[in-house]
Amino acid sequence: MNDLSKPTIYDIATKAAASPSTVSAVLNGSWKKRRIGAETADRIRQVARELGYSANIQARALRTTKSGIVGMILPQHDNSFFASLSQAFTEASRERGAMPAIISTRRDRDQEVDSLWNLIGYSVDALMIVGAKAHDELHEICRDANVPHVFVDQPCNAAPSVVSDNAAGVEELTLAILDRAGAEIGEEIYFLGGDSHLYASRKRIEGFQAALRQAGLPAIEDRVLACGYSRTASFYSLQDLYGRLGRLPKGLIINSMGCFEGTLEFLSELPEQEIAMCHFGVWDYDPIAALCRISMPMIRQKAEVMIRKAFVHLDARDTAPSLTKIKPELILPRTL
Amino acid sequence: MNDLSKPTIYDIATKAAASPSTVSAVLNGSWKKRRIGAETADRIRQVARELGYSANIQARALRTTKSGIVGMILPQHDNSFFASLSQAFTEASRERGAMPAIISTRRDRDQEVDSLWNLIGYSVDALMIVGAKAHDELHEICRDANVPHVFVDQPCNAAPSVVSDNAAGVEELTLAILDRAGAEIGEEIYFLGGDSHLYASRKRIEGFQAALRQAGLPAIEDRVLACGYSRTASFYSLQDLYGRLGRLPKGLIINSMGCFEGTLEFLSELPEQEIAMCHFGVWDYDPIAALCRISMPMIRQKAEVMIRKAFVHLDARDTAPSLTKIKPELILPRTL
DNA sequence: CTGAAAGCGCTAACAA
DNA sequence: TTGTTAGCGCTTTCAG
Repeated sequence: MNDLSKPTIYDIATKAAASPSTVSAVLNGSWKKRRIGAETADRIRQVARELGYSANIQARALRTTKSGIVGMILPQHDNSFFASLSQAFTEASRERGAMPAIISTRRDRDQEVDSLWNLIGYSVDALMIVGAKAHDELHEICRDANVPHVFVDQPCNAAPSVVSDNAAGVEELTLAILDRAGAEIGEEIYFLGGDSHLYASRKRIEGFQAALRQAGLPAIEDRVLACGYSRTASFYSLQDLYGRLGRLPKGLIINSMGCFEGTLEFLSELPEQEIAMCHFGVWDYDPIAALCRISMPMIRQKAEVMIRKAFVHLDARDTAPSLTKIKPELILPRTL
Repeated sequence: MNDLSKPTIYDIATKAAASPSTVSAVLNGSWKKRRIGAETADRIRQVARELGYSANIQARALRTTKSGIVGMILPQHDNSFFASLSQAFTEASRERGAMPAIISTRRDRDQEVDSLWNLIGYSVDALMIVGAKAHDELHEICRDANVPHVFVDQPCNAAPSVVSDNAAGVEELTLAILDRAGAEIGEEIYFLGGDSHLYASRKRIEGFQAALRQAGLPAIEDRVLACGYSRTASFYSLQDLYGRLGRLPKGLIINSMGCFEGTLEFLSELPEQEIAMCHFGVWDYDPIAALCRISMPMIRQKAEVMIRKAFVHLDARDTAPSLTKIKPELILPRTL
């Protein structure tokens, strides 16, 4: 064994006076069938520990055509819903003894397809596809490559899919608002945000309209402001509505945290009592979006700068100790 | 070539009437040195496309001892700072043509070590270790296994590390508070949250005290409430302080969003004018933590349930189309 | 300019 | 109960 490289089963075999196959059997738990002597097994495990052995999974994968990798393709990490999915996925993978490979693809078709091919190159054992744009194409590639796969959030109608019950959720939310607001709300309730080309948005809008119907209100089309998921779009959309009405509506269902940010941004310019006249409901949960009307400075750490710096070290094969400090940014409040 | 399994360079070689080595050279860009005929190259690429070829990266890795995988070990995905790191890491990996493997380990020593061995088994080319508890041990393992690695957030003093400038950041934050509050604040400013066993917390506390010193205030020890990073701990810690003072302090620096949640939770029981008497500052940024004092219901999608369901499909090797809907949870506001 | 052949570390028949 | 051996798909000398 070369000092620089990892020990192999052959190294162990020689040191433990056994054969490679015995070592292999002992070390990968597949030794039920082989009925190996307890002493031999112990001896082998002992040597393995001494040598700091860990199996070369690539080699095993090549042999068995099972990589032990489970993949997940998702739009972004920095979104609390997707982040929860990643977290849960990682834990589930661990329970199964598999290694998670989570790739975010920015809702970009090409990145989705590229990443999929990449994962196939690694012979992923299974794949979870979250919120994908190119769902059909991804499905076909998986099918042809024989990769078990399942869609989450954005379903594919040619494969197993798991989604939130968007319609029922929004319906319940809308009814709760109507209930709290009472008769005063009249017909003046709006739905803000989302993209009607996307499955989830469409379903949520359906739920919104179902609730109106159920409350005996007319499902007027222009009560839906599907301006997209971005913060700025919903800011302007709400601003526009405010302009048309001359004030806030009586009720507002907001589709996603991003849109809620835009909403808050717009509200921040309004007097308290005006805000109190409107009943809000939001799709998506955020612990901070609780009671918070405090003006304060905040610190934002520079994630990308730090990563960039870190990669410089990796690229340079740096091995010497060092400590790079990145100054975080001070974000002052709108002096209000 | 077996219909069920991926095509290999041998399949291409036969179809293109060339040798495996030529195919290999053409397909992996290493054909500068080989001076291959343009027609042969084209022919090979053509066949490869027809067959839907994608290289078996495991095999290549076995041969070259370079897996193309870059690993990242981090505490959790569902935290906005870590999520930003993951996102940035993924993008940086893509630029380098590498495949990111991001493993979250819940700040658990054993999980950290396990995951590291796992990654080593996959012959990771490089590793980024974020916020690790067992930093020294991880470093030693990496060193012995010859894996280039770098620490982020929690430094290791025996390897390259990148961290935020915790002290400078908190110092600036604290001074901003003192500045805004003016003389009235007296000595009544507190630091809430964090774990003084952790590098980052210690540095932030240092920054806090440096600011006090600079402002000519005594750095009284018990102004630091290092109750940990959890929401509930900071809730109780603040509750306790409130009890002792009979009211809120004049200034409060809050160490992390989790602690800010606890703070908000406590504040929600206080009258508006009391809250207005205290000046707040928070380490970590959250867009929602802007101006928000609206009581409203919210929807929380059931991430774990969905993942569990999805894995049932994977486990069962399901391939038939289906659509499982998981009802999200309606979270009603504290009726206030 | 191209092909033959060895071998990366492991598993799984098949022998012994 | 254990050892021998033939590959998994790819890269890479070394010959042609």
